Amino acid sequence: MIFIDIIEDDPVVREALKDFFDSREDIHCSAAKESVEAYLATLKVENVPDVILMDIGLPGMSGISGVKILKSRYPEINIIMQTVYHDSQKIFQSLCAGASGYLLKNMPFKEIENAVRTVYEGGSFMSPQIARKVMDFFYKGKNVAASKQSPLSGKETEVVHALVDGLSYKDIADKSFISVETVRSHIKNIYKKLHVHSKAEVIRKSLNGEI
Amino acid sequence: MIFIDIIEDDPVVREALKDFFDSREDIHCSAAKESVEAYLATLKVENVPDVILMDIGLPGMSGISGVKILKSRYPEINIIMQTVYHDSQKIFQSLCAGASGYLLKNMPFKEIENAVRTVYEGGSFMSPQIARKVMDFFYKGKNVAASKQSPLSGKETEVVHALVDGLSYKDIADKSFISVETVRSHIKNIYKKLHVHSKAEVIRKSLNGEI
DNA sequence: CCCAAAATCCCCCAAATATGGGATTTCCCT
DNA sequence: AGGGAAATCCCATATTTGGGGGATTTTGGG
Repeated sequence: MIFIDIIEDDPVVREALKDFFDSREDIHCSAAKESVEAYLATLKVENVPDVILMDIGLPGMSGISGVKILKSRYPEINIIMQTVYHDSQKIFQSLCAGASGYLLKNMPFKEIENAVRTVYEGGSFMSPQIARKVMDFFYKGKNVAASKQSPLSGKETEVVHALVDGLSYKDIADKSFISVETVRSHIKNIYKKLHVHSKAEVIRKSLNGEI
Repeated sequence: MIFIDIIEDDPVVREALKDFFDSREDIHCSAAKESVEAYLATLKVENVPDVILMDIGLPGMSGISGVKILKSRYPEINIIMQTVYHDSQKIFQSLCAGASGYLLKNMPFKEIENAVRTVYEGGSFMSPQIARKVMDFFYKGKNVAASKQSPLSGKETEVVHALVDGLSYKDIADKSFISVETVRSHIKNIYKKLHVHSKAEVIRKSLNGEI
């Protein structure tokens, strides 16, 4: 018997899912709540499920924060995200939080069931588009320099790396044997090319592999 | 029509796969070779397939090396690894090389077909055990950082995220409905706790998962 | 109840940064 | 040979940041 709980704020979707799971002979849905808070208020050690189907956009705490809390309290629990979000930030935040599955909404119930069984059996399931983003993460992370041409010149790139290292303009000047005014000019050009207005933005783009 | 090629050293498996794909009305297998070298010798721009099903353990060049060569020459090509290997190194080497799918051997042909269609349509497919390893990579990678407990309080963490987003002290104050002086105090505390002296260092620590 | 941490805010000064303008020289490609 | 980009440097002003000091109130755990 697979025990599954649901955290989904849309009541129509929530009830439909619960009815579907309860119609399976070997799956039982014990709880279906509209928020992480409401769910946590009812959850006890003796009723921890095998799998949780979790939305991300919820009233109050987000599903991702919910994953963190639930995984910290019950590390063996399997949580499947079910959401409309395609954006990489949500995907990777979910994975980093400990999600074992990531489904995009509008999947047929049969496939959701398949994902639940897969996760219950120790595997993971990602919707194909999600899987593609995850795989691209590995590939593009490896080939950022080759794939996406940086608009910065060699000296500008050098200055960016120095900024990332936390060096001040004066430090960069000393290190590169150029004047502080030259560093300032390079930084002006960098900001212009990247369409940013602060070194924080430059550092983030660099560390995220965007330049 | 989906064009697929096969690189598999076991002749029995290779022929069986080719026969299966050719039995599909809308899939055509143009080439089935026993090694990357043999395959590359016949491959021309005009017969580049949509998808390649690639073993990893091959005579001569490994499938992973083959992925690198093929992706560098034909970046849009989709390559699905099909192998017995469960070990993480092979998995991540394949992903970093640019594979779009990773199947474990002994999958039913029907599911292999499903994976081929998924990849052809722009998604990715991983066998559930592989997907689990990939997701664990993200979670456990995060846990290395999480095991090193962040010394920052909730508000301090909020300020760090705002810094990473490129916000100025004034912006942070406005967004959090606190005064600029409060933001300054938080930042002083953050620098003290993290033993740094610039926001650049804070941002780098944050993006590298060190806090 | 007490204590420590968190959260809040204030003041001051020096240094750094952001942004605006300008300039010359060198290098490389057409 | 010419043009454009890169690399170099200068000046000015306004704003932000870093670091020093201080303070009070709230919160939560022992």
